[in-house]
Amino acid sequence: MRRCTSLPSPCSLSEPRSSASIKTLLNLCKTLRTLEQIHAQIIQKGLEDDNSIVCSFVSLCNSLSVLRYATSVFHRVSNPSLVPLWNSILKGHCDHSSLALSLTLFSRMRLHPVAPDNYTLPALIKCCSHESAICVGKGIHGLTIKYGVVDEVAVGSSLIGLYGKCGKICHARNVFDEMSVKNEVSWNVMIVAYVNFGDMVEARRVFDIMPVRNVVSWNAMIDRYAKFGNLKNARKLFDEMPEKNVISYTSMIDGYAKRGDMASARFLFEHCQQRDVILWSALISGYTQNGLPNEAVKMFFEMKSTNVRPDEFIMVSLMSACSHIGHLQLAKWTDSYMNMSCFDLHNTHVAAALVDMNAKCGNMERAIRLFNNMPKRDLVSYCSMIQGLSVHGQGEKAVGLFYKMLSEGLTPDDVAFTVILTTCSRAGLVEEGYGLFDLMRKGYSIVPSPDHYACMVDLLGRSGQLKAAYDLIKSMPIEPHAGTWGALLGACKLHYDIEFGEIVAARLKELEPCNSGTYVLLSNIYAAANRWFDVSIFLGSFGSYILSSITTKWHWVSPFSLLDDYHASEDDDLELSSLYHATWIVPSIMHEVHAWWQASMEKEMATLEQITHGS
DNA sequence: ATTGCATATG
Repeated sequence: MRRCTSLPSPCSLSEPRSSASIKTLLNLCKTLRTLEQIHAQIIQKGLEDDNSIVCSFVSLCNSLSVLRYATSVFHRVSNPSLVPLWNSILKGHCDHSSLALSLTLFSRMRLHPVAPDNYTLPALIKCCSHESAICVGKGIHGLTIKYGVVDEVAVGSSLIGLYGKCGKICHARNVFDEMSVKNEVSWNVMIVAYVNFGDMVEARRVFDIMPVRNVVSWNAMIDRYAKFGNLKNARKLFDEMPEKNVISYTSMIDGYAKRGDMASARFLFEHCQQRDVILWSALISGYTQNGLPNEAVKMFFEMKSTNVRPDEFIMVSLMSACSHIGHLQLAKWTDSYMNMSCFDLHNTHVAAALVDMNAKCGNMERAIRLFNNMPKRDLVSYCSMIQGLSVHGQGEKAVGLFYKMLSEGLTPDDVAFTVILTTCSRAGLVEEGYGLFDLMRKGYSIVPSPDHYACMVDLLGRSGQLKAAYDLIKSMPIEPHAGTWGALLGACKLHYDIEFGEIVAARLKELEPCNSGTYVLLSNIYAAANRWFDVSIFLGSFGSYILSSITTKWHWVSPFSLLDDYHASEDDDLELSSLYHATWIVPSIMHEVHAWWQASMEKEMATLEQITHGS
C-alpha cells in the first residue's frame, strides 16, 4: 500500500477556495505529487490566470527542478504583467536551462514591457558566469546601470563572481571597491575570486580585514591552502575556525590525502561528527590512491554500515582498490552490487573502472564483455584491457589490442606506452618492445621517461642481454632512477650474474641506501649461486632492518596477493623471499615471524570473509 | 506577490 503523502482529498475540501488558501497549500507543498494536486485545484477554481498564484507556483516548480511544468503553466497566463512573475520564471531558466534560452525569455520580458529589477539581473549575471559569457555579462552590467540597480548588494556580488570566474580579477576588485554596501556574501565572492585566480596573498588580505567571517569564508581559504599543498596554513585556519562543518573537514582530509598523509586524514575523519558521502569519498579515495587498498575496502563497508548511500565516486574508488588488491571474490561482489544498486554503468568512469577491476582481478571474460559493450572505448579502458591481458600471460593478444587501439585513431600517451612496454618485457617480446619504443619516440614524439627506460632495461635484461641493458642506461640523456637500476639487478638475479649484479647493486646502494630490495636481490643472487657465506655477510647487518620493513609493510600488503602466485606482483614476491632470507640469517626469530605471519594472515582472511559474506 | 549573490569529490 502506497503511503499517503497527498493533500486532503477533494471531497474534504468542500468549500470554494480563495486564492489565499491556495497559497497556504503552496507553502506546505514539498513534492511534485502534491504540486500536481494543487495545480488541479488551480484549474478547477479558474485561477490559472492569477498572476500572484502562478508566481508562487512557478517558484515552487523551480525548487523542485521541473522547469517544463513551470513553463507550461506560465504560458497559459494571458497577460503576465507582474515583475515577480517574470522574475520567477526567468530564474527557473537561469538555474536549469541555458543562457541562450534565458536571454530569449528576458527579451520577451522587456518587450512586454516589464522592466527588470534587482532580482532579475543577478539571476542573469549568475547564468553568464556559469557559462563564462563575459561579453553578455558586460552588457548586463550596463543594464544594471541603466535600470539603476548597480548599487544593489546582490548585483555587485554577482558581478564580482562573473568577473572573477572569467579571470578579470581587476574588474572584480573595481566592482568590489565601488560597492557602497557590502555584506558577507560580497566579501566571500571577492575572496573566492582571488582564490580561484591563484592569488592567495590578496585573498588572505581580504579575509583578514573582512568584518564578519562565516563558514564559507573560512572554507574557501582552507580548501585552497589545502589544494595548493600548504597544509600548514590550512590546518592553522582550520584549528582557529570557530564552527567547522563537514566541508571544512573534507577539504583538510582531501589535502592530507593528496599529500599522502593518511594518518592525519584519518585523525580528522575520526573527529568529524557529521559524515556525508563526500567526506567518506575523500578518505576512501585517499586510501586507494596512496596504496592502501585494504583500508579503502574496510572503510567502504564501514560507511555502508552507517547507512550512507555510496555514489559513483565511491564505487570508482572501491573498484580501483579491488584492482590493487586483486581479490577476485571481492571484485565479483562489487560487480554484482553495482548491478543491483542500479548504478549508471554507462558513466565513462564507472565503465572504465569496472573493466579495469575485472581485468586485474582475473575475470577476463567479464572484462572483455564489458569492454565490448562500452559505448565509447577511450585510452584508459583500452589500457586496462591491455594490462589485464598482459598480467594474465596473454602478452601477444595485449600487443594486438594495442594496435587495434591505434587503428581506431586513439592517440597513446606516455602511460599507454609504459603499459605496452611493460607487457612486452613481461612476455619476452623483445623485438616488439623495441619497435614500440621507437614508435613512441618517432611516431608520437614522446620523450621517454625514466619509467620507459626502466621498461626497456627490464625487457633487455630479462631476455638475457645484460650488457645491452647496461649500455642503454649509460646512453640515457636523463638521470636513471633507482627503478631502472633495480630492473637491471632483477635481470642479474634472473640470470644469476654475480659480477654484473655486484656492480649494479653498488650503484643502487648509493642511490637508495635504505631500500631493502637491493640487498634482497643481491642476496638472492648469492643464494642461487650457493654462496651462503656472502649472503650472511651481506645481509648480516641488514637482516633485522629488512624484517622490520617487511613487518611494518605487512599491515597493508594483503596475504592474498602475496600467496596467490597467479596474481602476485614482482614486489610481493620480493617481500616473501626476503622474509625467508631474513629468517635464515636470524634463525632464532624464525618462529616468531612465522607465528606473526600466520596470525596476520588469519586476521586478514577473517576480515575479507566478513566483508564479502556479511554484506 | 519572486527572496536574489558564495564553498566541497574521480
